[in-house]
Amino acid sequence: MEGSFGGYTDKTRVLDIKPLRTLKPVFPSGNQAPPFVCAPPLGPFPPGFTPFYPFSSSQHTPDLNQSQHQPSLVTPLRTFRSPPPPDNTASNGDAVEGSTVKRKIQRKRTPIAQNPNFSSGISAAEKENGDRKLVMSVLTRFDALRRRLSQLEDAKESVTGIIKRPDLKAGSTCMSRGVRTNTKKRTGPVPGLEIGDVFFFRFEMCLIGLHSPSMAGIDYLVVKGGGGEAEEEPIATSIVSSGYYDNDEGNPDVLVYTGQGGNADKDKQSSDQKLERGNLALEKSLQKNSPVRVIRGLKEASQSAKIYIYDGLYDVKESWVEKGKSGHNTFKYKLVRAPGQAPAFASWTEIQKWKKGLPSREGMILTDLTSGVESIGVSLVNVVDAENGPAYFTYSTTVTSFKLTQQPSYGCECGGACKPGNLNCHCIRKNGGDFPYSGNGVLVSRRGMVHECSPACLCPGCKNKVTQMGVKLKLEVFKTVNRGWGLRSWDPIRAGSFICIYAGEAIDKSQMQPAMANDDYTFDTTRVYTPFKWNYEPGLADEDGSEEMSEEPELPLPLVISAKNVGNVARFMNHSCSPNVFWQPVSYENNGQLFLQVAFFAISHIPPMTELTYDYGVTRTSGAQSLCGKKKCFCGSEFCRGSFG
DNA sequence: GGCATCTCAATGAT
DNA sequence: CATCATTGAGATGC
Repeated sequence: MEGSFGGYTDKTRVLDIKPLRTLKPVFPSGNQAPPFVCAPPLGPFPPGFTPFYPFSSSQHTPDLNQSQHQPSLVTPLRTFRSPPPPDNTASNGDAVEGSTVKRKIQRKRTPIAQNPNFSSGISAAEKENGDRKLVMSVLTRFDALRRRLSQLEDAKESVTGIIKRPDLKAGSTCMSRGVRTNTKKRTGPVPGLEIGDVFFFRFEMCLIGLHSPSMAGIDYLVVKGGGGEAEEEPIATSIVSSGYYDNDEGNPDVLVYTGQGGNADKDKQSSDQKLERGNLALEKSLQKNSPVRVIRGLKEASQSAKIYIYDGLYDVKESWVEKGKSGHNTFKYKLVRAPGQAPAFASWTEIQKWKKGLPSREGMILTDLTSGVESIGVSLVNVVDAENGPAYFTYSTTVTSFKLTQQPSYGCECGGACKPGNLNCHCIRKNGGDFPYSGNGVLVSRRGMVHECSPACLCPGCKNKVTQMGVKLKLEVFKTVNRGWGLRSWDPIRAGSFICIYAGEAIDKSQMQPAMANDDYTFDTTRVYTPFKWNYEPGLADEDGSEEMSEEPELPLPLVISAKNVGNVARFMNHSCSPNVFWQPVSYENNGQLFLQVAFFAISHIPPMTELTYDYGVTRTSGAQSLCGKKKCFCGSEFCRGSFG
């Protein structure tokens, strides 16, 4: 029933191609030699992400019968701690569909209704000690659920007074269902965590064992004293610096941290901080020279989002007591970053300076290679060799549209923003009743096609036009060591964020000229792409009765885009077998034309200055094993296939 | 539109 | 096993 929504399946509707617009020529800007710089770039940030297939064993929520005869490498766990509440769904006498009010009250008492068929697929050992793959998998599963809960929340009629915290709901669900790792507390490094990793929610750090308290800023471990049983003392494992107070303008490797407690309570009474709990733990860490993980909480001026950067290990060097604003005693701890660690927070502060232009980015060849076509300039940088830019091309943010020969399209007539579930809205209906993006423009789920609202739609301020609004990130084209030019971002990128489309000259593959087939600047949607799971698991979110949705791209025609002569930043994105970006078909109609886009979104949170890569896929003709016509892959991933193309 | 204020949260230690 | 201490992030208000 949903299959008929698209309406593009009839290929005869689409015929000729319209000429390009918004063209602007681009460099070479001149013959000035690029600055010769021997120093390595500020990075590298941690290498890319490993692929993960957390749900590879089953496509659907397993039922009990299946799990019997489906051998799994991982012993399925009983992930529920408590039996399902007696009077929740089981009581047949009561109405199955209680009012929403009733449901809310019930959910308060029993936060997570357990689905006995659900298994996190994470073994007891893996829960205690994780690795990179697990960490990434847990983060992806959490965020997929969070986005889905957010989407469901957005769909509800707004009820005043109800606090929406999809992050807490998703986090709590993952916690109770065993979608977590590194539960064994420890000082020092955490397996699978890399310095420079970024987070957008406190709960993410709880789930992967970086910092377990959901609110408190100091995490600590209680160690038994050597001999006596009663002898227990805390030692700090990690702290989250909120970044609100003194960020010590000068040295990014030094942090002065305020102890906990003493804050105003309900009656607005402040008090002296006491040397207990976290404060005592930090004191002990100082005495014992025990390293403390530091997570820097940052608030960017440009983006309103707060982020957290894992900045590695610090040592507590000093502690003292100070009178706080209210005149009460507060503890202060001076922490100094252990030497020899890859820069993370320091890079971030450096990037903030580049944004202000003081000092300017080293190795900068052009501040904006798009010559103003993109609203945010794309810098061109080389700190590797003497090459002063890629070959000439014309910068354009658009892709050729296709002319619709039948059924001139009409925009929706929503008046305000399009509402999820409103099947009177053409655009929502095409998306199967969903609003594809959450309020801040993050893609909720991968799907065969995302249908955006068009300029003709009567929905002012509608958020369903994400890819039409252009690039919102500060991007940089840079020379890589062994893979030519590449693309990366100065800004941290949240999972699901739109990055850019693949702009260029689009054609139907049946009209493709042979020369395009193996061109470095061709995007061919008909290639074979490694499938992967990104969306939420319906079995994890209890009250959600939705079906598993296909994540595979579905296009109305075999689209091929050439960016050889005309293109945007996407043409610089390199291949990786462990990519951090995926492509998603997006379309909208306007003035009898079909705009068919290949849009790129972040798979996971991406730290600043990490190269952006996607899976180039494999041509259908070149067999899986054949290396004929393929390019050697330098992605460096642990899971590298060795070649691509 | 951005900033300040208000509110309700989940967890682990006790 | 219940209570407590902790502070984020969304909503609301200005």
